[in-house]
Amino acid sequence: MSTQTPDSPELPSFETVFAPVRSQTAFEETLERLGTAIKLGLLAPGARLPAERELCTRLEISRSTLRQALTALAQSGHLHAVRGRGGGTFVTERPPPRDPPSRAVLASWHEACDVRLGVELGIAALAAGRAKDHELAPLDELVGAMDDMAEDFAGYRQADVRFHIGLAEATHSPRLVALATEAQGQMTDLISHIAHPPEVLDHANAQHAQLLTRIRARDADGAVRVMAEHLRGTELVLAGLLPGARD
Amino acid sequence: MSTQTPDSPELPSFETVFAPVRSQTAFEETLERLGTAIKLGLLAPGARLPAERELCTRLEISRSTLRQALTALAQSGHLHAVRGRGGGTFVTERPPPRDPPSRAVLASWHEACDVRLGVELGIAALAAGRAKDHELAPLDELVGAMDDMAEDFAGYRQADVRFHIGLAEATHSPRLVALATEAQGQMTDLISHIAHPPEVLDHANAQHAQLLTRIRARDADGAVRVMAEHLRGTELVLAGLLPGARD
DNA sequence: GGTCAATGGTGCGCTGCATATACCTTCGCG
DNA sequence: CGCGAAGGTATATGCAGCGCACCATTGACC
Repeated sequence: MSTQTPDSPELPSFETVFAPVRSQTAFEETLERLGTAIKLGLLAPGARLPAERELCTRLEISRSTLRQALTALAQSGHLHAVRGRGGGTFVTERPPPRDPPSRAVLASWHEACDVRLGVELGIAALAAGRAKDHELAPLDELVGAMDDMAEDFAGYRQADVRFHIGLAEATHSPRLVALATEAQGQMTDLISHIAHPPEVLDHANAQHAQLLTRIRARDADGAVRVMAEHLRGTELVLAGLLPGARD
Repeated sequence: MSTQTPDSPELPSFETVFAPVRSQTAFEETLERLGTAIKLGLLAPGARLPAERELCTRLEISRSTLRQALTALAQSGHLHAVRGRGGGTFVTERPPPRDPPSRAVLASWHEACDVRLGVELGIAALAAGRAKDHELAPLDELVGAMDDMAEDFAGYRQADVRFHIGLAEATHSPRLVALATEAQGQMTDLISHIAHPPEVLDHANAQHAQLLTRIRARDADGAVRVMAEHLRGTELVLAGLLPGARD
């Protein structure tokens, strides 16, 4: 009786509650986790992964499942395995060319930006309250490094990712670190095929510096404001180059 | 070679990349989705759920899996089923007593607050830019209703939930709505067993009103600031009453 | 008052993911 | 030169999820 007649306009909350439930398999999640870690440079080229038998324990999955993911990443050229004692699974030195963003990613890029906004604003606010000096020092170095990389987008982007994830770590909230990592992964998918003029990168990096200043001053509101502006920058670039601008 | 020696202190990012992979089953996710929707009042007492055969289509799961969840919720007293034509599955009129927060929830309440902070800050910022008048009007009514409910925490809380979720809907970002719903669910688990003096609720509701004012003025920074303060209020209450304060 | 259709309730077999376990192959280090 | 650490392979088992067919109940409609 209280359900609407079929095809009637439904309360928006109903759409959310009754939206499709799709559970990722362990294989899929593992593949994505390792894949983005490599693409983001969290696992540097040449780095050696823990041994399979150890890794599957950490991930709390079976070795067979882990190997499915490793094999897939090896075939796509992101990993290569070396047998025998002293061997292991290594990240490829020269990363394979990135795929252009899939249709699905392009369709929902606005959503991805929205979530990232939330995550990063929360990180800015919390980091301002909780960051310790020794956690901020490495971020200074990254800002310095990015200053010299305005011509090298790949290098810049990698430092950028480390900066944002490092900031997330300064909140001491593992969940936020995970969300930030995921968000950065999606952003990288979107922006890695886009031209970034040095002026834009310099401006963005100036905001990184401002952000650190606000955080050191324990100025949460200021940090959030700078972060919001920082993200708006990226979003404007995307809005100009990708389809489906909302307003 | 670039892996650390065993048991050496590892880079924090490694902890995130190699954190356990645990995929929720479809049954678990369904149970949680429906359960929190009921507990949050998104599915009002007495409301009728869509027929099983339709619901399992929407959720994109099999009827067997759906029924596992429905059966569990029926046994816990949240739902009751009526057979025959014109029957269906209904939300219990008098909700069963809430369980006290589980140990796991209590252990990670700080994390939950952190994520909620991010989500809600993002919502505040985006709603200020995107909310339409007709989406804000119902929120005015909720604020008015909450004004009269400072003595009735259950009623107040339900309006509160609707307010925050309504705000999320004003961002037009389904993903944010889902995250907000999840966050509200976790908050409800935490605060429903806590005494809330009327003054606290009145103060919180005044912030709701301010929030709407800022949003109408398209003042994103202001909205974010009010929201941050609003959430800090809840967090302070929790910090005083729950174990494991961080700093 | 009888029929029928919409609803929840039940059972069964199939498929595929994930696990656990054991064993093989390679190859550097001592 | 052999031990041990690493990747590579094979197989059996469990179980979640699916799809389907069918039963039982009961109000609505003629």
